Amino acid sequence: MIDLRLLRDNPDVVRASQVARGDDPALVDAALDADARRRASLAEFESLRAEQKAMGKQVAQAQGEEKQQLLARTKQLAEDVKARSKEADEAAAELDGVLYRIANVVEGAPAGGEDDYVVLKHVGTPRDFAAEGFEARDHLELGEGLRAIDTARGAKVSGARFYFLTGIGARLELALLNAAMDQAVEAGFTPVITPTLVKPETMRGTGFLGQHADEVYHLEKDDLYLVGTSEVALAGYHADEIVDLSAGPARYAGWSACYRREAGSAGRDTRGIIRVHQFHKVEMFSYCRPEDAAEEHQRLLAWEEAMLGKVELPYRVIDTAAGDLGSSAARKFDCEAWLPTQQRYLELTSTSNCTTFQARRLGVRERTEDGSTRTVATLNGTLGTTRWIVAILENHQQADGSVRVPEGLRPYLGGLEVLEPVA
RNA sequence: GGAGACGUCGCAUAGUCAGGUCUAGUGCGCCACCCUGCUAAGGUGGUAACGGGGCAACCCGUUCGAGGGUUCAAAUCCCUCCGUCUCCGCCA
Repeated sequence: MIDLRLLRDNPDVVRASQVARGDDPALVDAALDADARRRASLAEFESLRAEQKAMGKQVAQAQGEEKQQLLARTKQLAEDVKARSKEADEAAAELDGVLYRIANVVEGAPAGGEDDYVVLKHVGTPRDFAAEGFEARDHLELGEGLRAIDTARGAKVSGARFYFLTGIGARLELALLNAAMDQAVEAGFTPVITPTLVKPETMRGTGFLGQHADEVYHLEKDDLYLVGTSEVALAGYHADEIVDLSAGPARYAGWSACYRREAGSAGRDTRGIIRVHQFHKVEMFSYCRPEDAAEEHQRLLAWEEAMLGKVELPYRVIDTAAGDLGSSAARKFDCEAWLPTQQRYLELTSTSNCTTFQARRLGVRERTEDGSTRTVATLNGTLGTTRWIVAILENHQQADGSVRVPEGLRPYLGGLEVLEPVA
């Protein structure tokens, strides 16, 4: 949720942000209007309520005839209070409804849509398989040869976009995620294994029930949502709390299964495990002071790049355009690894600066020096996912279908240097 | 799954049976000041969040797990839900 005060004081900033995202700037005026009406009805309710409370005391002290007269008057007053209260509640609900539809204010992201990202840099060089004298196999072919990935049985058991990781495939995922977890712990993150089912208010607070609501699995019987990332649980972790950030940002590394319906992506990335309904992820999550958020964002990006360095992948970093940001994000950097068989870049990490947007909805605050409270900023970033296996297999494959293990992962695979195809 | 107890302003607790004097008492902790040549002890005052109004001091409202209801009036009575604990059952 955006800051209501910002909306009142600088509506143009919010309008401009809406335009940059390709969202409706008129929502700003709808919110301002609803806010004005809410405040008016609230003031009426409050003065009536104050009167009612004052008369309540008189009633308590009065006797006999006088009491009867007072009761007659307070009855009418009670009705009025009830009516005004309802009005004020409705106005507040209306304001809330509009506010929830306004996305976070963009900060520094390029204007435009999905294709208007800015490439910040390239790291590493894609291999030239033609020069090496063989044609690159795609990750599924490699994975099947290694007996590491089994999508046929995934489909048999659970349907399309499900898979089994078997043998070295299972070990490779564990190695990758353990390496990510270890790096996070070394950097001072608190490792956390999170719930993957969350309550509606938690899911709503993180902003995933906006335009991406279709992406989220919902268990109707229990009214619980399956998370698409541990970011959801980690954002909710300190909900309605006053956190102490005096010693610096509070950093958590979440490990969880992630569930995504992939609604609307029918036909895209249908082969292999690029786009699946369930995967695992290690996610960095940081609570920090609003003025430190941009700097923290750069740190998260640097940690992502450090991890990509450990698995020795060529990648580029992009600054996502405003129209392609999630509703909670003010800015987002993605790291995309080169995918040889598709001659394109594939998103492996994504780090978002949500400024105070998530924390405001979730009620995460800090104590300031003057004793008051204020909303903190939240940020998140990927440190490893199942999808990384795709890029690792393709980029480190050898002519015979074996795959070289990047040095950063060897300690997690008992020193294994090469993954060999199973005859 | 069954039975019971409980959920109060950082922590602990009073208040709930008999609705109004609760603008929620007390202890601990914390903060400021006083006293004390240091420390300990003592004294005084202050110690929630959110929202509305005001330049401000301040005033008003909301919140006693959450949401409904009864009533002129709810921490207190009724209903629903959530959570914690104890016992029983069942199952890893």
